[in-house]
Amino acid sequence: MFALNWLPLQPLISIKPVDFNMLGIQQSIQKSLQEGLQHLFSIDAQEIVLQETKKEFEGTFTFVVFPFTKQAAKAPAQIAQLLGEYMLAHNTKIKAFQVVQGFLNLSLQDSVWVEILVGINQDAQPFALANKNEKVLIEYSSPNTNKPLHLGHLRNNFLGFSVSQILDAAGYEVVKTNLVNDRGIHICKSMLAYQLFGNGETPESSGLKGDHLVGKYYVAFDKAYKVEIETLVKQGIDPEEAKKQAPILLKAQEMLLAWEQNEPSVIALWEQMNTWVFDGFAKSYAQMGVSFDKIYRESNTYLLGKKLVDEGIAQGVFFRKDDGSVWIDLSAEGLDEKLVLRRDGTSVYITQDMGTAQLKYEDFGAKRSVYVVGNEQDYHFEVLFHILKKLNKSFSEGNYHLSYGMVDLPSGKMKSREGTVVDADDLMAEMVNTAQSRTMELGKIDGFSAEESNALFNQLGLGALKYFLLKVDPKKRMLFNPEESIDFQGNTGPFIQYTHARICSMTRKAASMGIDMRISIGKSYELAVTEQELIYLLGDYKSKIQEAADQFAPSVIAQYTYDLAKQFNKFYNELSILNEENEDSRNIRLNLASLTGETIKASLSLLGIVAPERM
RNA sequence: GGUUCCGUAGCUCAGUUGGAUAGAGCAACUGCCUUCUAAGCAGUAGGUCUUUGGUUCGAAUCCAAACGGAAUCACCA
Repeated sequence: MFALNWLPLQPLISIKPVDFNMLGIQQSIQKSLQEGLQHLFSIDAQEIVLQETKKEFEGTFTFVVFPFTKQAAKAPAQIAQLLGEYMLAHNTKIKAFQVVQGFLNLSLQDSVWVEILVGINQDAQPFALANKNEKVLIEYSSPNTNKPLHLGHLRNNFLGFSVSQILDAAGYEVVKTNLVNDRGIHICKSMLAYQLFGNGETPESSGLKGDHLVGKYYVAFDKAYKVEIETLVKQGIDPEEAKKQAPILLKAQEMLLAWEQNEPSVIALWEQMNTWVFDGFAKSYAQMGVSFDKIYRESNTYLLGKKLVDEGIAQGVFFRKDDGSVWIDLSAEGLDEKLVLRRDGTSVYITQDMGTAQLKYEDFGAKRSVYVVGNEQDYHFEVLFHILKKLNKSFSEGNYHLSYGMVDLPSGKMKSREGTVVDADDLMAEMVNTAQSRTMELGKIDGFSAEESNALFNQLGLGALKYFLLKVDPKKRMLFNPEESIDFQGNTGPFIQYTHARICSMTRKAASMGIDMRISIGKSYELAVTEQELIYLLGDYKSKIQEAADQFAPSVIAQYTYDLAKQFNKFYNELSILNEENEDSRNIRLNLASLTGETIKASLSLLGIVAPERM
């Protein structure tokens, strides 16, 4: 096993790895090519790049010879031909070669494929990389306690959870944290509206989930606020001024002050509403299937960071202006001056984030930290990371902002105050309903208990939703059209889940038939191209984990899993498995199917998706 | 205006450490269930990879400019 670091995999002998389990084979081929170039053309090639052969051509690996035409002083096709002959003569893994223009396509011996398959079978840990003995903190979710979760939070939570799973599989020790924004003027707005219009309503009395109840009053505040602004404007007050003077806003500001001074009645209301919201969030998280090792609350952390400001001033990193406010000059980094402490000595956003970073380091001692936060905060995190570096913090080098794009609706951006949001709970429920009706239509739940069917509907509905949100490159903004339901066919979660269930069905049957699916080592098998391609993908799994971990990109795993399921279904359609008469072929195909099922299950779990055994 | 990100089929997205005829899914159309789950498979059709210029044997990919979209540039969080 290779020592893997945080940085992209460093090639051992200036060779580009395409694959993990096949790395040895590749290196052997690259070495032969290097020798061939030396022997035939006296070319000392520093770097041998192998790529996957395109589907429409025969072969597994392709070597491009164009770059060597000048040095070899021969036509590309001729170089490829000579190299191919050399390879065939000098490397026993090569079965055949084909030359297309300047491309040398190499095919592997069947025994090599069997060797790979046996290797995976014998791997004690086929679905995870070796322990890296390194801790990584990941912060995600970060909800506000004044409103329920929406579609954007779903992307955040699924991303955060999936990246945690991926890093865990890549051998890191992962600590999942959630920093809840439970204080501030926006929280006071919903508190105030509740006080004014709530009439003592509770989740129990209203039948509303706690977070939805609180969210209702956040909207109510905004409505009342707008009415007041309008009234003021009619009285001839300037609109901008009216926004500042609306009585209800002033009252909310008063409330924030009272909260900061720990006024018992305000604190009691705040705690009451917080309890409701947290209770609601807990239900949403359970339905999403995400979890946290530690939840931090801003009400506990917002005063942190001032000590770091003092440290920074002492170190000369920060400077104090005449009015007493404290700043950092980041113009050398291409940024501006940034405030880190107000003139009245209170913290700002960045101050508390500095403090929280320190606190998390004290709690867990992790030098790596991933923040899953929307891309509207790119600038903020750039500044934060610069500051931590300048403060010379030991945990300052391993910070990464996993910045993801917004989820847009066809009508544009979601705005919670204007009610144009897709609610997370509603959407999940709708997906589960759709899964239910789809499944019923297909008549797939014969012999299921009510409990089993409900579990399946949940797995499929959430699977479709998670896959939909995770298959897209995180940094891109994406479009969600509520009018068009999320598909259950094609490049979707349920398609992959279906493939898994199909395989399970087959292995159950094989077990009842008493078939031994072990591969006899030393026996020679003839393999179809479909089988080779499937083995290639299976052998690629670990390198995909590494790739996804390096890039913090669940989309890499999603794409891989889809390709694997697609390839399996092709294989399944083309070749008989249980009905195959040749016992050796039957056994190796069954082995291949079973391994595919396990790999699908493992990779779906990296996306937080459950792989049902029947559907 | 400065900075950053994005622009690929009608729609949603892959592909971007330079390589062959740019790939999937959805939607449309055609086949395949008296043999292992048809939520499947095979196929048809759909592209000036926003535009222009450059780098080179070779560019969706690298560079420059333009156009279009988004985010951000608060003593808010």
